Amino acid sequence: MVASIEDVARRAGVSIATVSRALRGLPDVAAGTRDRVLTAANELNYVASPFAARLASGRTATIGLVVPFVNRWFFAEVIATVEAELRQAGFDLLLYNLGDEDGRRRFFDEMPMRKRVDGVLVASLVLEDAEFDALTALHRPVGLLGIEREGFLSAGIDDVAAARAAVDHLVSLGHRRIGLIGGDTDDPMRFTPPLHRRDGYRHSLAAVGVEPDPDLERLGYFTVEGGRSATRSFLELPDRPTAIFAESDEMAYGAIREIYRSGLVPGEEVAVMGFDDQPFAELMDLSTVRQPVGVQAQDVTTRLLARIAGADDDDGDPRDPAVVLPTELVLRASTQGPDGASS
Amino acid sequence: MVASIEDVARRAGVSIATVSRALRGLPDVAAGTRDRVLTAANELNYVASPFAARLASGRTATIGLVVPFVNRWFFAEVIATVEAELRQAGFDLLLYNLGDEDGRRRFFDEMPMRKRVDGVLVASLVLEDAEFDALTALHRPVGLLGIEREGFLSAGIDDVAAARAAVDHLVSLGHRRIGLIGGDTDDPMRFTPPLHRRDGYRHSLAAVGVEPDPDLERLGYFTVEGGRSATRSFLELPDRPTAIFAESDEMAYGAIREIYRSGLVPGEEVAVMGFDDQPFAELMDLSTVRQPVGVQAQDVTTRLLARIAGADDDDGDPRDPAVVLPTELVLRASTQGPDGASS
DNA sequence: CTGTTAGCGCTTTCAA
DNA sequence: TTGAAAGCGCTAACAG
Repeated sequence: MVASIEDVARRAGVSIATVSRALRGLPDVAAGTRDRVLTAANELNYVASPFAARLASGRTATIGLVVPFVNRWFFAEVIATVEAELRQAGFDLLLYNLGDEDGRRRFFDEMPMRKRVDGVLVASLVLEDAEFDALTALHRPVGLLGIEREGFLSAGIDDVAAARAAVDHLVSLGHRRIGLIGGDTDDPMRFTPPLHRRDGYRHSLAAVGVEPDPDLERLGYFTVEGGRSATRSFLELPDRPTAIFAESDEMAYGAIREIYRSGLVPGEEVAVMGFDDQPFAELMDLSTVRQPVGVQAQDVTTRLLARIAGADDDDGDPRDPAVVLPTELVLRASTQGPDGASS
Repeated sequence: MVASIEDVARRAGVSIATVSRALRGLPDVAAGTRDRVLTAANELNYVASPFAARLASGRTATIGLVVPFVNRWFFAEVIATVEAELRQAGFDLLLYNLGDEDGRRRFFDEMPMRKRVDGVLVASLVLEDAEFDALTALHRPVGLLGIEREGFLSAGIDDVAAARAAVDHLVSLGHRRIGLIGGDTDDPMRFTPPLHRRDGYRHSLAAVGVEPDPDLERLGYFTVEGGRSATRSFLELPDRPTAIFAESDEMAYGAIREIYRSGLVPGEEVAVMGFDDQPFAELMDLSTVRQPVGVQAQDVTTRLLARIAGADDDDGDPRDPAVVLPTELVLRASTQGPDGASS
């Protein structure tokens, strides 16, 4: 029913080997022959069966992308970018969404991408050694996003420095009591960011001689609601913070809402700084740290593909640089006081 | 290096056919034999090569999911749900993100999923006949999300009725001048919802004898910013609307912000109704129409898989019902006036 | 219940 | 520059 390579060969009057060569653009095919093959293929509306090709060649032209969530801004952005990059290179994207701790365990147990990808991309998970081992056992190049590890390709930002710059800005505004809304560093999904961003926050305060105050460090679980309740507890403090640094924009939105709800004005009575610069940040007049998600994703993807195209000695190459991309402080009304008038 | 079916056969002391049967759980394998095979496979850490299996069997155990965007709530939700459902069934998910009109054209031109999926899921695109034809030419079952078409599996909501119910509520509150913020019905990505939701809006008004007023129907392009500027233009009207119905929550967020910005209070001076009930809606105290995205996605996925597992006469079956799932009006402060006190 | 034997539709030597 | 032929690692009759 649907054309196979033999049909094309017959129609073009050549052997199937020649069809294969011509269609894949290999050298050593006479121009005329190639044209005839291409024409025949076109007329028959032929495309090679990827599975037959994969079986015969060992190359899958497929990348597995592992994310902990798909419905969060960062990861959605990553997926979109990687997909576009792969499509362009003629690669397929097999998506693996961990979802929860259970899904994560199943994933690393079964390694469902065994024997079906040429390379792997893992986004923003703090992996355990056993999990890294599972990836290594794939014997395929692995790219990391937002994590670094010797022997793996990676791209990311300097979370510590970025957080530090953000908090430094609050400090420069005169704030000294600065609340931190963070992710759970023991979170089952174990993101990388919480650890680093908290460090940046603490460094910044330490630099001006402020001791860490447990009352001022709350969990927000990277959700709006979490940001809200953390903020509520801050505002109930006898000596409430004058500024809040949230490790993600979403938590910052929650902070802003809660501040309004208490009859205060964000940026006026309480400054708020987020992290990410998601599209909503502008809507919320939120000062935040902009990180180039698309660039990070594109960067590892490109290098991963190059790696696959290149050597076949793919068991990890310590020379692969961990690319660190710059972030940028975006200042809006939430850290500007009266006239920046937010909401 | 990595075990093949022969290694397992040798170790278990059976033929490769028996290994194949045992591992796939086919009947007619003696319990003892099966155990030995399973053990051997385990010891060798064996998994079948999916490509060899696909080539031999013709089944790919893969579904192609086509979405216009990944970084919008609805689609992210769909992706996550479908992924989970497929994983559980042992299917792979090949993701195709159209991105823009160009990507869309390329996609339907090249049909990159030819010969690589057992079934297709298409989310919320108004497809042209030629595009439907391209899908049909795949000769695989196709499931639609948020669209209906004779001969295709589908699940969705009744957008007209849902929008109508939403606007009816505003009407019941006494509103007669109700602004509509809609999607572009000529949008290159051609969503289904804008057409239907606008109809629901118009029906509702017509039912109380209100003529459509072009000044009160604005495009919001399904973005926050679009909702904002549409609202701005409403508020500048000499006879401004007392309520706004946005065809998506995101546009409604923009409306709420813009209303605040003009010194008015949403729900008090201007009521706002959204559509979707995204997680942010609660944060924004937005009244909205809740639609069960996960349920819709799960529903088509399940039926698509059943269809694949069942008959091989897969060229479209007119008997497949288009499942319509219920929506629900969620009322919050944005339509409640003074005491529901929002923001 | 189990083994034998053809393929599945390509890619890739190797020869010509 | 091209063709013949041997697989790639499975599944699926068919026999027994």
